[in-house]
Amino acid sequence: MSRTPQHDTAWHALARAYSLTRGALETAFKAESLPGLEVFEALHALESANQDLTAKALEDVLQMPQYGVSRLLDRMEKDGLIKRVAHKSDGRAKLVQMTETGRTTLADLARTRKRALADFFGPRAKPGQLDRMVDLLSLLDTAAD
Amino acid sequence: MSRTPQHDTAWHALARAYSLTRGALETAFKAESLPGLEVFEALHALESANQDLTAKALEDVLQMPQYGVSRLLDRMEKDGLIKRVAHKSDGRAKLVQMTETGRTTLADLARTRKRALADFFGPRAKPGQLDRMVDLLSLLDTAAD
DNA sequence: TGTCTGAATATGCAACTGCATGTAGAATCC
DNA sequence: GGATTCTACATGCAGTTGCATATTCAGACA
Repeated sequence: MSRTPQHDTAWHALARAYSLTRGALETAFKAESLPGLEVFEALHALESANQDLTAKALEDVLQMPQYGVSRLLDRMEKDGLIKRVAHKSDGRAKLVQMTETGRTTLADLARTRKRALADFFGPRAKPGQLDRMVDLLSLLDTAAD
Repeated sequence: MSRTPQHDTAWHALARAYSLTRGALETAFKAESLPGLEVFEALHALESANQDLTAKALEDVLQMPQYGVSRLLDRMEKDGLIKRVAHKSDGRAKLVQMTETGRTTLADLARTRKRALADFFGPRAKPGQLDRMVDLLSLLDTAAD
């Protein structure tokens, strides 16, 4: 009855692909009793930065709402993955510091994640296809030039 | 430091593209004080079926957990979009029936959604690129043949 | 310095989700 | 046809999210 093929199909394909991939990741984490994707992203951001970050900086990197970061850090702190320490020159800010537990957990998460992605993508798409997919998906990143 | 380009990049591109597109849709719905994506999917499934569906059938179509459907229907019923009526031959099942309000809301949602998708995809990708993207994303649907 | 605007973070509350379990009716099997 | 098992759906509870607002400090400025 309705006439909306193109964009409709694209959205459905995108949503389904995302759901399947994310599902594969979360399932893999859960199978090893590890924290979820968000915790990985946060720990990974901290490691990549090679320095302690403020919550605001994490907010920018993770593209997550302010209160989302605040509460994610609450949980991570409770689980001993990070510590919040005072910022030297700015009394409002807190620096997020990865703990030793955080480091080992990140290592576990990274390993599991890498394997899960390989298990998922490997049998389904060839490298060239993935490259092309990334190119096309990246078109959506910004408005037309 | 780490060596994981391929799959890692693919996952990031996928997650970002999904997030942007979904954001565009939800923003458009919100701007018109309409219900969210899930409600659209449910109403759309009911319309497409051309008949009342059981919650179980919706569960299959929407690929959503059983309790998710149950509660989605709670809200939709409270908002007058659907009614749950007894199933004639199966005392356990309930048939989900779209109301008049449901129909008009679906029309609003469909229109807004179509426009939002056009506004989003239109300036960013050409039809051929979307087609190719769909093909590639569809590779992830099932394991290798 | 006192005041005012803005930035960084936290939090109360309502809504939503996942997980496990409950309830009621159907189906099967003897 | 009565007990057992299965299926459809609902729900209590704990954890999570969105939204709005509060809190604390920085910076600018009169």
